Amino acid sequence: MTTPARKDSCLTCDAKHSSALCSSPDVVKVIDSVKVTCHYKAGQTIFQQGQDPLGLFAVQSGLVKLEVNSSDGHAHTLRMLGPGGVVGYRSLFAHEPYKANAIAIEDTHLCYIPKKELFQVFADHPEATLNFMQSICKDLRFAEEKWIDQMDKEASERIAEAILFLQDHFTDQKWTRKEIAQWAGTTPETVMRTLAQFEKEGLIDQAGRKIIILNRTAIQTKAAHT
Amino acid sequence: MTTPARKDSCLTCDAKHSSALCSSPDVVKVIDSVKVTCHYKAGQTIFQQGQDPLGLFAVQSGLVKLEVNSSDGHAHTLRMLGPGGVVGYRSLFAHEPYKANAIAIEDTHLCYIPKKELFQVFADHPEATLNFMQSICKDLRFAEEKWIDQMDKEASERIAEAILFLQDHFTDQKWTRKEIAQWAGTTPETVMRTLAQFEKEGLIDQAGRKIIILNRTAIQTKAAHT
DNA sequence: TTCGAAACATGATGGCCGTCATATTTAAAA
DNA sequence: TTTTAAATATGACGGCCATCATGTTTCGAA
Repeated sequence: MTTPARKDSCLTCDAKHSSALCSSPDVVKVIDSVKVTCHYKAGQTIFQQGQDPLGLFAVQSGLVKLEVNSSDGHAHTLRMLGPGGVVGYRSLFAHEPYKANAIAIEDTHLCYIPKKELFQVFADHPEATLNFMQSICKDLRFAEEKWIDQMDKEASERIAEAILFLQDHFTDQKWTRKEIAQWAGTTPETVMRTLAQFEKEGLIDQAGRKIIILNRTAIQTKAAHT
Repeated sequence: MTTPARKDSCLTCDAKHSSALCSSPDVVKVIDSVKVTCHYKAGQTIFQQGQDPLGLFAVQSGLVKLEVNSSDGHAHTLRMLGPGGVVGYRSLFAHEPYKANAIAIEDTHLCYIPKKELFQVFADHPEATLNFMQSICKDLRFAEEKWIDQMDKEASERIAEAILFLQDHFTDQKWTRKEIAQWAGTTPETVMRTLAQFEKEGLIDQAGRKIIILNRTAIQTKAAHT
């Protein structure tokens, strides 16, 4: 934690409505009393692979990227989390050191819930545990689906899919070619060429670093693999 | 279920010691009373994508493959489960239809626990829920790691990794080139050529369909990417 | 035991796309 | 404002490996 902890109230937090953690008013009340809020500037690291998880992070506002660095130096984005997203739960529950790096993409406010207090919440609220488990299962689905997609689809299809996903989930966010590449499992050069091609076909418009989708249906068709 | 349900006792079941489901003697006792055992012959389908999960399967003996068919007709093996493994939990907990097919690779005995009874177990035994959650998190790790591996590594490296993994986890099991290919994310032809190459280098020996690893260290080096 | 499908085996071909190189533009920091 | 690193942009090259084709062998089922 790089900035002094602050105290915001869960009661006025919008993100709770979409968070797997804040499943009921009762749970929110408890979490409100045990959480610590903290702030990260764009680019700052929240945790790194190898460290031991001591608690769990919930995104209040901002954007967090979970990425791994593979042996050959390439970085891959595993998950991208906006308000309501939970970060660092996998390693915590698996009782392992972190296997990925969590990085704030933009200025981000997080809630930190210490391990001990979190497990107490689960012990007192079994339904919260099941609710969280459902969320984990969806993440597992997401991972397995993206895995298969990236194996089977061509780069242009993955890039089409990427800009659709990023657009839908993080409206108005600007992405570098590198970030899109790490999300789509390819290189910045290939993203470049593909986006240029999409633009030539009249499917998108590139206003600086912002991508405007002109023909959503066509992009979806491209993303769907033939 | 294709064969009449049988009743085996959990008390004499060896698989329980390695199962995420059977976390304590108390839980085992309850599961023993609510489970139904059933048998699948090699090649038989346990469930298919699109169906609604009504319960959960635990492998008592045998081998089960979880695979998805991607849009272009290719099949990918997501997970492989021996005794103690749990199948069908992801869709069940996510409240979704199955996204993958579960197939018995060899003659397999399964325990089936109906949805309602399973959730009752979790309600009565919070610690069993957390234990199961840990197992799911490990599966998530496995999926994300394999995903990155398959993106970054060359076919020969993935094949080296595959034969090590399959050998270590399912000793004495024989694998077809196709099964190895679907596990490693490549084609039977590439598996062929690569195994022939490994054999020429004296790293393995192919006695019919059984692969004998002669130089484990060398294979591990190959699997590790450069 | 016979038969047919599936698995094994190997060669030839071609295209996708990662890599490297280089120039320009943007944006952030000093 | 100046400076400098990062991002954008484009071209050339080449290798990995999927695909197709064809023949042989194995193995399970009738």
